[in-house]
Amino acid sequence: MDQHTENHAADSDDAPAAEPRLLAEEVVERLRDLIIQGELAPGVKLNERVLCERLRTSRTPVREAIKFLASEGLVELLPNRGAIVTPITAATVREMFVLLGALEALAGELACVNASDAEIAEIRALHYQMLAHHARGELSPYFRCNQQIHLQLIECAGNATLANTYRALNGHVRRARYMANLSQERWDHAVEEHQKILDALSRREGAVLAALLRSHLSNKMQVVLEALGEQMA
Amino acid sequence: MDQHTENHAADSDDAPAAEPRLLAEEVVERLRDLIIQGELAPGVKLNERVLCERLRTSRTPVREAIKFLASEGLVELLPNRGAIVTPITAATVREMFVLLGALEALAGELACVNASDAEIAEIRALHYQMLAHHARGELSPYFRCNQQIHLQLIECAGNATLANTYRALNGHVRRARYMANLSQERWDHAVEEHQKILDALSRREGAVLAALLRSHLSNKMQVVLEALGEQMA
DNA sequence: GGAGGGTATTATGCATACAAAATGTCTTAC
DNA sequence: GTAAGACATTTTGTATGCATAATACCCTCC
Repeated sequence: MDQHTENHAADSDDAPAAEPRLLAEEVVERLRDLIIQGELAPGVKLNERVLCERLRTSRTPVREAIKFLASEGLVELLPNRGAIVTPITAATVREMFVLLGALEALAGELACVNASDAEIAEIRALHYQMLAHHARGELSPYFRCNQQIHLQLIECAGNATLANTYRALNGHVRRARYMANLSQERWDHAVEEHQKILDALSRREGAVLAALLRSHLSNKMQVVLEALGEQMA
Repeated sequence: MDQHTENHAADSDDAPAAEPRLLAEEVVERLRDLIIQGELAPGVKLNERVLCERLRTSRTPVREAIKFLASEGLVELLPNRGAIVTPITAATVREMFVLLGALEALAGELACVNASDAEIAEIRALHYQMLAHHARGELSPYFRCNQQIHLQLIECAGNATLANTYRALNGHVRRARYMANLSQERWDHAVEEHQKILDALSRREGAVLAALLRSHLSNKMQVVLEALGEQMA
């Protein structure tokens, strides 16, 4: 309610009808963040009463949010026993990265056709920003930049359905990535890959870009799986 | 409540711990079917009171189901104005088929590696069943068989995450396909494509199968788009 | 006669109350 | 001492109530 005023200030920009925020939606986003950032760890039970107190709301929005996130796959419903944060297994991580690889490859191909020069320039800018973080050894900002690059790439594929699907899946694996501790060697290698990716995109070589992205994702998968305590080919 | 007894009868089959059906889940499935089969047409408003009467329940499960389906993308939430069945546009149909193409291509590649001979045999059986329906001009059973083949193919890729993603997207496009009226020529062509698909799968030629599936999906898209009253390349 | 505004009605959003299932605890019997 | 059962507590699932936003309707004014 207190934030209402500032919202209005932002609304008067150019949006004709300001969207009224739904409490359930806020709870969805807050819960999602808690889950993705691992504050609600995989496997933990979601106690409605506790969440209500934490989020300062009643059970109805919380329950609706849980149903929403269940559809998204971030939580699992146990009939008459509530819900838990979806556990992370090596198997599901592998599945997701395979899928993400295919999605990014598709996005890459589409981006080579549909991206505007301005969009590619934006990715290049993010890339150099990322290089800076890499040079300074700033891991967390590096990850943020990295994420933004991938999201921007998806975005400029010009396929909103693809983007939505990607985002949902990406949220899942980001949970796992919070555990991953990158070695310097792997980190350097990832940056090299990103350089090649940027080059292929700049030249709009769709097939090459697709292959690079698939391989890049595969390497990311290795890192995450090793962090999960299990490695395989 | 009256249905409770019959449910129990079914439970005693062989399942060790019969899962207690949740009312909200039943509503999800019932609503989803109504939407996919077009009984709740794209764009129509979901009136909670009406749905409650129709599904013989209170607003709570209905609202939770709507949130669930919103996450799935089948309904759109309009804050303070309820929800509508997500409208179908040529643009989103195109997006979804492009994505489905990539997913099926991936599934095809994986299936060529992971599918058991028994699974492929099952697909072959479904294929011949489909040929029979085609020969008799039975459109609706043909579609069912066709769906089963594609689902089975996805299934034997051995990637549950991929399967889930596919199912959700497939539900969306099936809404549109209910409008599509297949010409005999296109129908014949689709059957030919399926023959090639089966052959490639039998020979476990992943790359070939992937390409075939992509092209098959692209053709399906044409049919649906034309039925939507708009054609484009 | 049409447009604008104000009121009445309806529908949604959130909170809460009630019922049933699950869980935990304590007692008792062996 | 342990296991089984009954009871108490907690938690979930569903229904309902209340407040507010949106809609529809009607009346007035131009």
